[in-house]
Amino acid sequence: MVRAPCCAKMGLKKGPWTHDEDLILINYINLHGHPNWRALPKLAGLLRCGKSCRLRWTNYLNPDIKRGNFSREEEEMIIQLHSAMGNRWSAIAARLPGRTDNEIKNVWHTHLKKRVNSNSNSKTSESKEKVEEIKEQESVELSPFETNSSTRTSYNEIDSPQTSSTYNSSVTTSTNAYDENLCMDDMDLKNFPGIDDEFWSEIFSGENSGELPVVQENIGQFPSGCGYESILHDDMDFWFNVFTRGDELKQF
DNA sequence: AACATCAGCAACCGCCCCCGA
DNA sequence: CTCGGGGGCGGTTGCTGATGT
Repeated sequence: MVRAPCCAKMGLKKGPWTHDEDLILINYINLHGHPNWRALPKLAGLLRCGKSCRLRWTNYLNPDIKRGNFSREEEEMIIQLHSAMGNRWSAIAARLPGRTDNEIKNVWHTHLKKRVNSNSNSKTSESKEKVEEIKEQESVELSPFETNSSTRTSYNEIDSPQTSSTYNSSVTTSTNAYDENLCMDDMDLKNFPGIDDEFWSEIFSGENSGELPVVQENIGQFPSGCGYESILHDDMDFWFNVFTRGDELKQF
């Protein structure tokens, strides 16, 4: 069975995400969670495939993500985990709070692989011990019913609760909580520590004011409290219109 | 200053697994 | 039990900025 690529639909945008798209995605997920990634872009008014949205969220927009350079400790951790687990990036990411599998994969290929290769001959007994320790932990964590070929999912379920996927699932499962309880306190920018201040300042500064009229006009109302939700619904209407009009245009 | 090369990283692609109908 | 949809994972690509010539 061969499934068509998720972006095979004509008219879906590919490539780098814009600030506007990021904002739409963040707004939508904060309001509704992401119970269904495939349906999300259409509901949110994005001309993207669901997969692309999921990737953008988990690798970049998720507030749990710690951005910036990897510390020496983190790098050492990755090296040790990699020697114990191999290329199981999601499993490695699960042990590094705030880091995504994609990010770790990139760091590995760009920095750490070379370093490990150059140090491969001079591996200390200490580091070997740590690798063995991790391997041991692995075998303990895996349930007795699971073999070494256990699925990725089962591994991740056992793994650290601090992962970004945990956040994702909490958003997904607590959609109602978001809908019912969302107010400015929840939407405080402090809840997005992982995203650069620059990112927010660019969005909120009015730099895109011409492109995002509705959003920009209402930004100033955020501190007033729970009016935010209705504002965002208005935004959704706006973008939904954009999207549906886009559909109309495609017919020509 | 202009061009070439390299490095870093965001994003895409295709495959696999899980789960519900 | 089977099938298909959805989500997740790892590998790879390609763009962009930095550095070297």
